[in-house]
Amino acid sequence: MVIREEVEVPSSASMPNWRPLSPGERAVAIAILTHGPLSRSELAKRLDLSAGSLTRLTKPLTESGLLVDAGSGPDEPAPAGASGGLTTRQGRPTRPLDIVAGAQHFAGFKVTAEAVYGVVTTLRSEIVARRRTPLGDRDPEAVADRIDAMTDEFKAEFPHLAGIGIGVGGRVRDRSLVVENAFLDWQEVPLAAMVEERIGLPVVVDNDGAALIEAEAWFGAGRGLDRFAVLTIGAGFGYGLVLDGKLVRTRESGKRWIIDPYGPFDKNGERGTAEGLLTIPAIRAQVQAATGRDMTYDEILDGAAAGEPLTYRIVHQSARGLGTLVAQIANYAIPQKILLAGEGVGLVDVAGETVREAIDANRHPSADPVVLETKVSDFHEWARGAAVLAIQVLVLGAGEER
Amino acid sequence: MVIREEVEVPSSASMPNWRPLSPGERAVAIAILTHGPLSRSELAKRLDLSAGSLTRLTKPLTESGLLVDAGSGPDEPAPAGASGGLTTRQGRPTRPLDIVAGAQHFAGFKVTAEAVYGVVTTLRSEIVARRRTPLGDRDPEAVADRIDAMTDEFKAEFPHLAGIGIGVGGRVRDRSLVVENAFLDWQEVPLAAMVEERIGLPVVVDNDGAALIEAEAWFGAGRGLDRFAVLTIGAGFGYGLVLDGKLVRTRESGKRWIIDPYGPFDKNGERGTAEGLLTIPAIRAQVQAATGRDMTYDEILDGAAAGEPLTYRIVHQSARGLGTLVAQIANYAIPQKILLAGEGVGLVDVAGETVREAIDANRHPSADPVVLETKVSDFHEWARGAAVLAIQVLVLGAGEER
DNA sequence: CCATATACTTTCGACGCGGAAGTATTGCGG
DNA sequence: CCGCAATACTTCCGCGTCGAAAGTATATGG
Repeated sequence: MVIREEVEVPSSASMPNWRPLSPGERAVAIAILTHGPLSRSELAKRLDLSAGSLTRLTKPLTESGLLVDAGSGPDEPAPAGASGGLTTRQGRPTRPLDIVAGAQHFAGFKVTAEAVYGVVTTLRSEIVARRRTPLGDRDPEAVADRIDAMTDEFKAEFPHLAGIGIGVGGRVRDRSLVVENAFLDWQEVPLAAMVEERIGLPVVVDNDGAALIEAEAWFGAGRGLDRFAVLTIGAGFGYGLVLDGKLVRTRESGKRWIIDPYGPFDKNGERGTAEGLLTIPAIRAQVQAATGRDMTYDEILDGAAAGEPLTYRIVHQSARGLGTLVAQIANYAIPQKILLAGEGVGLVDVAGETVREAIDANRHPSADPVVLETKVSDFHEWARGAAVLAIQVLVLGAGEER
Repeated sequence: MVIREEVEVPSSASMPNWRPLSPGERAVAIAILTHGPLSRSELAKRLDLSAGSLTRLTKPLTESGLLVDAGSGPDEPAPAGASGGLTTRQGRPTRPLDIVAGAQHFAGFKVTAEAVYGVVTTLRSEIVARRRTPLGDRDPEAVADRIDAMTDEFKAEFPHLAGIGIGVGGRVRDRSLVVENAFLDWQEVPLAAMVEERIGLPVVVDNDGAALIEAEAWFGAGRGLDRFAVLTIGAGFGYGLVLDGKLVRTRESGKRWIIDPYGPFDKNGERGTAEGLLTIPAIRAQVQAATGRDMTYDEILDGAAAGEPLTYRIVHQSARGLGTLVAQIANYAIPQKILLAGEGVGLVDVAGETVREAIDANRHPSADPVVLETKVSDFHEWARGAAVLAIQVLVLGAGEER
């Protein structure tokens, strides 16, 4: 077995030929990619296909090196060990198929006004390297150069880079053109082409929030769900709705939603918007306005947790707003799960009870309970989201949109 | 036309063999059913199939009598007349296919605490007869008897009844079992089986609001849309979300949603709920509480339109609440269209401007405009919705749910 | 060692589809 | 009036995918 693998496809293991997959093959690849190793019989159940079809579909995938038969491992008698646990059912044991996650790597970048964050991930979207480069010049050419340089560094360590994803704020068209970005002061920047030219690898560009949401929908909290909503709370505020695995595209992402008509004013002079209630800068600004002190977000949360009156009130007002918002999303969009992501979700740890109360107050008592998940995401998580775009588009050819 | 129908397909018109349609045939049938007569080439474009496939799919449908070739009419040269308008393009003219809408009829019933409303519709869901029978006894057996009697009357006029749909309030399981209905004081009533036993025709039972929404999704405002939301306002309040033509099932339909935390109290003691702000009884109760007079809904709207201060304030408060709700649905569920239906949408005629203002106040300025449609529905419209259930389930076999 | 159970493979026939070629029916330009 | 182009539709054929059935592989349990 070992011999066969090493002798038969030495070059194809280092660079599997990603010839376009048929729809059936793609479904198999996505199922294994997002749901870990699966046996053929389990795949048959999930994809609603016959056993025979699965043999047909998986054979070319294993032959091309994209999948490996985990049961045929050279050393460990893995199946015996796995089934020895308590699944000691009768009959021939399953032979799980797995994706060769490490055979290909992908780079993902998140561009902010201050720095470029980069990661390298496997096919499974696990981060295997990360880097941060401060951004002096915000000029598009300078940013493209930075990404080029970081990619070169990554390439030294991971020669099998197969594609690159880039997430930026603002509006992006055709997964390639940055229409406008206020933070960087960009307009109509063909970033994908610029970077592609430098690096010679396929490049996908999209809105950073959209990238994070896609990543969660594919590999994270939204795996396999029909309806999935994501709120991102951090320096800004974002919302995304994923239906049948596809992000619903809109022209705005919720900054000006009014949650509490009598809430605090935001920087645009609106009252009780999601931005004014929930974002980190808004919460810090409220504390500073009341006390004159400039406290960090974590200091404010600590104060609230310790029962310090002012921060407590502000944090819990924010938590009530968040709960109201979550309940309304649950009521109107009816997702199976709602994910809170971003840097500003520490709120839930401190005031989770208040969030729950606000949710319950805005839900019908007999309605299904809201499934809420929280995940703190730093900037490298956002970069990982961008890498997922590259995985989607380049490997599986599933990046069609609009 | 009349002659052809009577002479050409006497037996097959009286009972076309509804043998189960293949998925492809079903797609064709649904497209023609919901989008009127379509030529084969137009169908090919819509369904993304080749011209050859369309010949294959349509042939058995025309042969079985479900579809007719509108171009092959003996008398009128319909195609010439149709293309004579301004579409005088070169080439062989199209020959539109149409469904024989009148060959089959369907009965639909809406059961309220006071009466049973019944309609007969064509395959296209056009109402061709309507009836109302007061309900003395609310006992399930009595209701089933009433429906049986009304169906007999319908049958006398329309012998080709193919199926029956019934809409009731409350929760319904498996399109047959009424789990509970507060107005009728029913619990676990197997209504479908009871009526089926009496009449001998297939019977489908579902929640009345769900039926109305399905009807609008198939034949009304939601035709062909991916994401479609419906609000029903009348004696009660309802909400439904239709994704990819399928209604998202939930256990509640929004009665307790809080729109304005400082709004009026509803009958459950909650403040500013959709029910307390928008329903007809709630608006009438507010007027009566303030004036002591019991005014009808229309009188209140007239008063508001004439500028009478009290009714104006109440109606416009309601309109603001409606606008806020619509905006939030647009923000969170991102439908392509929102339909306002029911008996209580006269509000929009009187205070449409206020509704619009409230929508704009809760939308991002650069967001896509909200597509809003209003449709007054009386109880016979609700019965028509129930008939659509029968059309869906019985003719096209597309009623799978859960 | 054999029965049973489960996993997977092989083989074969059915079916749906697209593409190419052929037919039908119009308008248009000589 | 006669091609000629254009469009609509039909017929035919080959391909690819699928499921069913039969066959093979590998475990457990008596």
